[in-house]
Amino acid sequence: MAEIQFGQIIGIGEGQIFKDRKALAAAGIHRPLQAGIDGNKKDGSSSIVLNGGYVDDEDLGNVIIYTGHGGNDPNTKRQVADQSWDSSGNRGLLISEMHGLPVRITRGAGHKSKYSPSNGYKYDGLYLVTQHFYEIGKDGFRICRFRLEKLSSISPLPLDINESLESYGASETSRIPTTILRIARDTKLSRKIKEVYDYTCQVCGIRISFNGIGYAEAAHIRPLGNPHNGKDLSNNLLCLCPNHHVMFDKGAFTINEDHSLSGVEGRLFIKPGRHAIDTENLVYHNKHIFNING
DNA sequence: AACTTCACAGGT
DNA sequence: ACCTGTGAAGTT
Repeated sequence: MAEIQFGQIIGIGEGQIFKDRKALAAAGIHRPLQAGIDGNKKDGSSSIVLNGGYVDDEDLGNVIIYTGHGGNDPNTKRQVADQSWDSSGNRGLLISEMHGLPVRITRGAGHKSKYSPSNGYKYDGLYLVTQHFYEIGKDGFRICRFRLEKLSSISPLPLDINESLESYGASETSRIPTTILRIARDTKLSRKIKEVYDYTCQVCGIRISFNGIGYAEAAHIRPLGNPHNGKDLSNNLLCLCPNHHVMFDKGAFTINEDHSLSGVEGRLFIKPGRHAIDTENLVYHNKHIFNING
């Protein structure tokens, strides 16, 4: 059993067509030959297929409302039982949502929408799981649902706001900015630092979770890129809750060399032996980012 | 080793 | 188009 692979598969481009599920699996896009979700309870889910298997699925292009596994009669394709968050694929999608992992999307010809191919299976790139919710489906049983949004469509620049809301399938105006803010790009390093702290904020100790799956953000102390040119190293990273991430980035508080805090109460928690911070990065934040006027 | 799964081919 | 049976790969 090959380890589950997240993100882009080298050599496979968006729009590429595969003859059948066997070809999809051989390409490394989606390993199971029947299951719609490729994932497990520990690492998350890395890929889904839309092929008309579940009556409640909605495909809006850049936004997909996907139905989890379970309770489905494969002959009638109708729901005959309640679904649960604990089946492997569903829990995997929750992990992908909470940890910001990308999910590959493939549309099959069996799924009738204007985005599906006329035959075979079409790989359509990377999406993020941005919401999960529970509702009663068309057949009267509770279903686990996931909202997925195409990664390239989550633009940091607001397009024409009136038009973009419609095309995103979003009705609440506050959604887009929050999504952009919260979804930090997942890298090996950011995942590692979050795992070291088990998704617990180093400033306030809060651990945001759903069904035990934690949510946290990896924050750079000295920002990356121009003009700060901080380094993407663990000695320049913190594991924070969203509030303290924003507060830190905006200079509402800072961390002193002795790890005491200015601007908020308390003291930075550091896991002994598992994480070390470069003091120079703290000095930089203190000097250039922290609001000296309080 | 059993179980689940948004396949697939072959029949009518 | 509908119903079968057979199936492989991954997870637990």
